[in-house]
Amino acid sequence: MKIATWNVNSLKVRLPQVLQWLAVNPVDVLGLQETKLTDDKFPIAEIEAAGYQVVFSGQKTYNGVAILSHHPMADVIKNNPHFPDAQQRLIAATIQGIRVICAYVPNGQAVDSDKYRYKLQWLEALHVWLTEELRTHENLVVLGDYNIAPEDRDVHDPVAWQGSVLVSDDERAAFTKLLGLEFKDAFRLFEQDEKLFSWWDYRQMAFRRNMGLRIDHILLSAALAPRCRGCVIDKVPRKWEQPSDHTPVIATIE
DNA sequence: ATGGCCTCGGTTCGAGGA
Repeated sequence: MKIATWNVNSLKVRLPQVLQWLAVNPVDVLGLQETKLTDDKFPIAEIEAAGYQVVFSGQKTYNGVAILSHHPMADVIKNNPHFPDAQQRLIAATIQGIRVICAYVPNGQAVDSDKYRYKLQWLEALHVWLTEELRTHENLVVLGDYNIAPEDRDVHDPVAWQGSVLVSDDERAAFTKLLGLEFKDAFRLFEQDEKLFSWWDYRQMAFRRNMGLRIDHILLSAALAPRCRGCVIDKVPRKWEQPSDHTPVIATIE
């Protein structure tokens, strides 16, 4: 079973690329973030025509998440029951005995901003919810755009980024606290080349210069991690015309 | 270098992203 995550930065703009990518990479499950569509505008027909079922939770202009699946989805939940939130950043579904949570973690904008405090509160509430979900779902995948580069090796220039949003100590501590629930970062279960990233700024020719961050992650619960056979970042869509600034991450589960 | 780019809403620019 292949499970992937991709922040598409507007599904309206990126739908052709999502369909193109799925045609070449027919993963079983694909979590999308930043769909930026209200639910009435979601392209259900196009996605179903590609052979996928889909559930989604969106809003105007910002945020928005979706799960595409080759298999039936059950027990769909939108948002964190422990964190009332006008922003649509979470959707969960059970697929083939695996609970999948698709998350778009807040960006945080700048350390010491209100958005940064919201990000930390949001992550704390996520920890509470995941603790609860693990009691009923031993096989749990939490995938998405975490907006956190967990370690310096996930940052193209750790000195330049030191202390800033996406890499700050408090954000990394929140990520580590999630791992404390015995989640494994699927990417780090395997030997990887250096300087592999999932996001590159649109500016400064950052992609061409590989000035990126690894901020999109697939976390696997303790029961699921031993079943993971690989985790890769697919840079190909980032090279396409009018790309998302993020590129897909794919985990293979036996 | 007080930035550069992209998307959206909606209007000719600001907000937000990361």
